[in-house]
Amino acid sequence: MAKQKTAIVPTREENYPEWYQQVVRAADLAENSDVRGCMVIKPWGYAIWENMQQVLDRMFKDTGHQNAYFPLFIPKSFLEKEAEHVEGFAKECAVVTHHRLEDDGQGGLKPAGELEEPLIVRPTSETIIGAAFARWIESYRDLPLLINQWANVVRWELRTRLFLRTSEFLWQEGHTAHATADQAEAETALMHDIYAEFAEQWMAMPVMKGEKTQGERFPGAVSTLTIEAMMQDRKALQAGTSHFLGQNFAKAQDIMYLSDEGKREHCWTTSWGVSTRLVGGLIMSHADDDGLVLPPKLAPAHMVILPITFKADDPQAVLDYCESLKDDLSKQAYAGRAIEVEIDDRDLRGGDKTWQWVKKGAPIRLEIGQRDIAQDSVFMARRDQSPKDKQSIKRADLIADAADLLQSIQDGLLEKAKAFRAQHTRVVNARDKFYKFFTPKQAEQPEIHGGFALAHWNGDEAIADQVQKDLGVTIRCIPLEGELERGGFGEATGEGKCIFTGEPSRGRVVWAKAY
RNA sequence: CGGGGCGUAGCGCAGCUUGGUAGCGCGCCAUACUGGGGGUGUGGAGGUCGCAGGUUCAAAUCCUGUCGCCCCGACCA
Repeated sequence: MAKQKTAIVPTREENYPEWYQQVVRAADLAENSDVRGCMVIKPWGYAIWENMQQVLDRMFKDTGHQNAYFPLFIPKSFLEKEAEHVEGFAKECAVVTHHRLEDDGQGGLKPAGELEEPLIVRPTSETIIGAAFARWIESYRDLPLLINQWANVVRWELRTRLFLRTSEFLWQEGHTAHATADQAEAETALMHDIYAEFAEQWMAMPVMKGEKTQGERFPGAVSTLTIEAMMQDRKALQAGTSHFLGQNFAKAQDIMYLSDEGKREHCWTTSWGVSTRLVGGLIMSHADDDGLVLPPKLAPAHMVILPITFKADDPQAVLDYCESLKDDLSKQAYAGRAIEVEIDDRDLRGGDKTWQWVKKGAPIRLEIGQRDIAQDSVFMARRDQSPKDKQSIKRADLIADAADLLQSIQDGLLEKAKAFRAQHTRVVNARDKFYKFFTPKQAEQPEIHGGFALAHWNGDEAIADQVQKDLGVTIRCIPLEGELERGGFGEATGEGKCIFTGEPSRGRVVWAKAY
């Protein structure tokens, strides 16, 4: 039997990285720009990010945070204040050394006006925001200080991939200061929870909540909490992090307050962020060999209407019918916003147009022609079903059931992603089985293999380093208490013995290849 | 920075070994027939072959240099 024709070539199975790039292109989400490593986010891709922003922003504000904005440039000396932080970011920063361009006499331009102190394009803003905090905070009455900023940052990555890793990316970074360690840790945990809720309830992307090992921690942090998702190539994607910074930055930057006992104390600070990388995670969680599949809650358009006007006795009547349906659907709400309907009346051939929307991942497509109008019904196709599964549905039923319909697609995506993760997560109790799990059968052209391995580890970083060297596998996180049960891996809880040394282990950690 | 590859039309590529004034597919424009799974025909627009030198009567093709990009590795949200 001939292979089913797919809208995306190659398929995931054939060449996953190439498939990813083709999905991004076919869905018209983004493209490489003229600047190395930087992307142009196109309207359909940016609209997804805007929806993410809107939901997250609401969640942040509902938990007492306020937005502010800090400079793009950071004085070099600021970045040098916290030792580990310097170490962690120094190698990947863009540096501004001049502030003017002059005619070079050969039709070109040359930098002029050297700066006294170089400016760093922010790779993250702990230091410059910390400096502001130091000015703003005087008394315990000023605490907690809960600030978030939506911004772009630059990390000069050596290898980039659209959305997943670009030299410049968009994100939000929360920065907070507290009077006690407990409060700061509670904040770190709260934001971690919010990220997990967003990933699962809005992106339909199941995540493992856990703590990073020392080797994987944010430079300068005391502890880092992370959410880790499994992509369809079974690699892990770090989708959001929340850092407890202890008093490290407060001490480096004199962020202090006067306590109610009249003593000057250092604050305890946190930072947390998610980025446009989430769009990459969304793609790799749900897209299939026909292109993008969008969870309805974040889809720029919930439904697309394709008017079938050729050969109609009265094309305008068909368009009018579509407009009226759109109006009625727009009066329905789903997940906190009006149902958004796009009418695509471009003069394109039907099949072509249909496939464009399949590739863009629109949750529901509606085809409406004269025949349907006569029966006061529409022809509906769901993106979570095969493109050929179309069904006629009464106009009134569609309007009444619209929200439920979208929710069922949303739920289905989460369930499917959970099942996929469960299928490729293994409880591993022996070193050889661990190595076998992460070794492809075809060494030349590795097939999609591996997944999450839940295995005991004695806590020795040297062993983790060796495993990374051997297999390219790292510890994604140490699951939080109760997290394995929550994910459906209850049998993996409890103490045991390190599979590499036989030494005691307090619990299994999650191992995987990572993005 | 180490290893590999590539720069020819908007995109994807062929042509280069055996030099002779540039070609294919998709896309784009017009038009006709079509039309609820990516249709077909006809007629068009569009490139001087990354850049700079050199060899030659003649260079996309040979030589030298140079710039850029991609993939694998090290580094990373």
